Amino acid sequence: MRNTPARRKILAVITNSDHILSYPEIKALIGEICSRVTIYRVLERLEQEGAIYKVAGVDGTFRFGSQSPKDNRNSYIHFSCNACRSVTKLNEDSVTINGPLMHQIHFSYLSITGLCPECRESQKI
Amino acid sequence: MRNTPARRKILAVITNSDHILSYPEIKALIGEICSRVTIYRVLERLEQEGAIYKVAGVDGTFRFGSQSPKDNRNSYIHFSCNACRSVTKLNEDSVTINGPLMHQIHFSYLSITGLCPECRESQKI
DNA sequence: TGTTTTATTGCAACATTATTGCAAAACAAT
DNA sequence: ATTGTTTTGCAATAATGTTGCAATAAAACA
Repeated sequence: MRNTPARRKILAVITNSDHILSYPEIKALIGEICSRVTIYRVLERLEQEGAIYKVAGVDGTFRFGSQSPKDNRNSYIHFSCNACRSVTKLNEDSVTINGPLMHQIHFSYLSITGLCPECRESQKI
Repeated sequence: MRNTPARRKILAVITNSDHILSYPEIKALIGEICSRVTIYRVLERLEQEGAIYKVAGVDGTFRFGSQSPKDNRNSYIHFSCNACRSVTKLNEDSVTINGPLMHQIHFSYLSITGLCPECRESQKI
């Protein structure tokens, strides 16, 4: 595990962002310091280390957010804007379905991933 | 809006499924009745009609589920299995975070889409 | 029922996002 | 400095989804 310039820069922009970043956003933020492929590979390594997490946005492309490797959080709340496509992190307190909302909700999607009863039974993973 | 064989069959398999379907699943279920492109185009039309809805799964590929065009539901609960990749529809009662779960939760992701305050203000959509 | 109109389909090509093989380069340790 | 290993870049490939255009088929109507 080497602390290369690409790794440092990519982790920095993800850590310092207030929202989870898409590949194009990361590329724009780090500048021309490495190739396209390297970005993807660094992201893959950072995810395996547990330094970042990866989720699919509403448009089907992946977003990357920072997390502490020690922090085994397994739940995240994000707001995706249908207009500007930004994805913002929210804390639990900011979600009040029936309260007065600053956000206008078009669609909400709660995706819980893990093992379904059958797969849990057969311990495939 | 024409009721073609492809449209009938595709809508039927989505309507009769207990989980939201990926493109490969739809293709397998309808058989060799039409081309790859037609499936995508029928899905696009059905979504515009409001007969089905489309969401990105955890792997970034889209899933399609049936809904009534009159039914303006804006919230869905799905369970994605990390092992078999199936996505199952859940009703509200089946989600009890701290209760005894049949499902083993690895990761949950609540994505709320719509308009963020800035975009709502400028009425971009 | 035959004709017309228009939506739909198929083909081929293209677009986007992401991944892989492999040799070269960079890093870390001795 | 030399060695061993990780990381990078290039080029190619994969997977998923989209588009242009001519041919076809559904619906409407005479």
